[in-house]
This record gives sequence, structure tokens and C-alpha cells, in this order.
Amino acid sequence: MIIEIDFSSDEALYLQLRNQIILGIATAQYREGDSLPSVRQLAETIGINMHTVNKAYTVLKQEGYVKVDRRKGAVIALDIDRMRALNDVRRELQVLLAKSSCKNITKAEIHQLIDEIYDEYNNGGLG
Amino acid sequence: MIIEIDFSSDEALYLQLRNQIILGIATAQYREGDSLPSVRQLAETIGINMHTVNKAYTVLKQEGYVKVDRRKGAVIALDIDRMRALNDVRRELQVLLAKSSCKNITKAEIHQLIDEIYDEYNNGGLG
DNA sequence: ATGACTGTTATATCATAAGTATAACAAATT
DNA sequence: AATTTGTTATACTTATGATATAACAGTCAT
Repeated sequence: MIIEIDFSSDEALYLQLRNQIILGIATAQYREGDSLPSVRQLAETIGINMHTVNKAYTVLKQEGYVKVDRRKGAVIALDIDRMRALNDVRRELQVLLAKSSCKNITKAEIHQLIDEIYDEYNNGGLG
Repeated sequence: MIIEIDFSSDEALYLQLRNQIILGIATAQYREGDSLPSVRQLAETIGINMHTVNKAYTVLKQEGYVKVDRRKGAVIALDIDRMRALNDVRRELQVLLAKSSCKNITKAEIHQLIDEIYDEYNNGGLG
């Protein structure tokens, strides 16, 4: 999977990494049981420090996207804490919708935007 | 308007403040032309430093939610950069939907969640 | 068993950001 | 004249992000 890091972004490297991997899982570029690259390997590929990758993996583990196997490294393994996830999404959406509303983006446009994003990734994932 | 700060949150104080004010605007608790409390006054009310409030106001100004008037302080004044706003929302939604998908939250449930949030604030704002 | 590979842990260092604390300034209000 | 406004400057502490070496304990192939 191709991971793109924006070094000029204000978003932390390890969070960019985490988000890209979550996106990769959602679009089925990574599937349950797949191994992620080793921390050292991915760090070298991207050109960042090993610990930064390790931090991304640690966060992914804590948030229930991967489990760590001594043999296979970080392995995609989804832990579905549905209530927690729904609460998180709700809180994020609340702020997002407020911002949108202030910028005259309508509810209908949000719905449409969501459908568009789902359509974009439409062979493989996000569903 | 009641502003609630969570001092145990990992989210920066000035960002919590910013989000709450945006929420306040979206729900019409603040309306175009209204003045926000002065930085000193709000800081004292909440029990934080003046500069932290000032930072929140500065960000709100940069993001196009308020303008600053020497006489009236920070005044709600929405600058609609629609293209920019749409891009921002799209990028945020992309990650949010990926997370949701990984947690088995369906597209239909997202749509429903959005309608619920809009309904919650349904006399006064978010529309 | 040796060597190469995993994640993990421990220090250390540097840069930046967050938050606080005083203080002062110019513009406007009363 | 006194007060209040946002703004700016400086200084300090703390936390976080990122890097750099280094070592450790499992795992695996040869």
C-alpha cells in the first residue's frame, strides 16, 4: 500500500500514518489478518524515525485496529467496540456539522458528500 | 452562552473553546453581529489565562468566524469561503467514514446520525 | 546454535506547542 | 481622567513530537 506523508502539514506524522492505515483498512487494501510492514522497514521506506512508526502502531493497537504478534508484527485485527465508536463519531460529527453550517453548507450537501466519498472507494471497501 | 471546558481532556483548551464557540454560532446562540465576551472576562469566568482565550479568538478570526472591533471586541462575522470549507469538510469526513467503516458503522447509520444531530439542535440553529 | 528479524523498552536530545504570568501599548468608551 | 478593549512582547514551565543509539526477548530460517 502506498502511504503518503505530507511533511509540510501541521498534522503530526504519526497521526497521518495512523489515518492512512485506517483508510487502507476501510478500503480493503489491508484485510483482517494482513501484516503491516515492520516498524523499521516502514520507517526506512518513508524516511522517518522508527519510533514515529511505532507510535502510530501503538495508537492503532489501543484504538482497536491491529493486534501485535511477535512473529508477524502488527496484524490487522478489528476490535468492534460499537458503543464507544458511535460516541466518538457522534462527537466528531457534531463539531464538523457546526463548522459546515457556519459556512452555509447544508444538511443535504453533507449527505451528498458522504455518498460521494463512499462511491469513490467503490470497489473494495468502505461498506 | 455556557461554555464547558474539560480540563482532563487531551484536546487543547483553546481548541475546546474554539469548537464550543463554533457550536454556539451554528446553534444560533451567537448571531451575526453579536459580541463575544472580552478575552479577560471570559478567561476569568472559565478560570484560564487571558492568552489562551486570545489564541482561540485569533484562530476563529483566521478561520473566518469572527472579526475584531476595537470598540466591541470579537464580533461574530462569518466569512464564507465555500470552496475551502467544502474541501476541509471532505477531508475530515473521509477519515471519519473510514474509522466508522472499520467499526462496522454503516453508511445508513451515518446518515441517520447526522439527521439526529440536526434534530437535536432544532429550535434555533444548524440549518 | 547462529544470525537475522520481529516488537518493545530505555535514555537522551532537540524543537515546537500549550499554557501561564506580568507588563505595557494604542484605541475607544464612559 | 479612568477604564476597557484587543494586541504585543517577554519569560518561564511543561508537554508533545521527532530523532538518535542502544539494548532486550522472543521468533524464524538456515
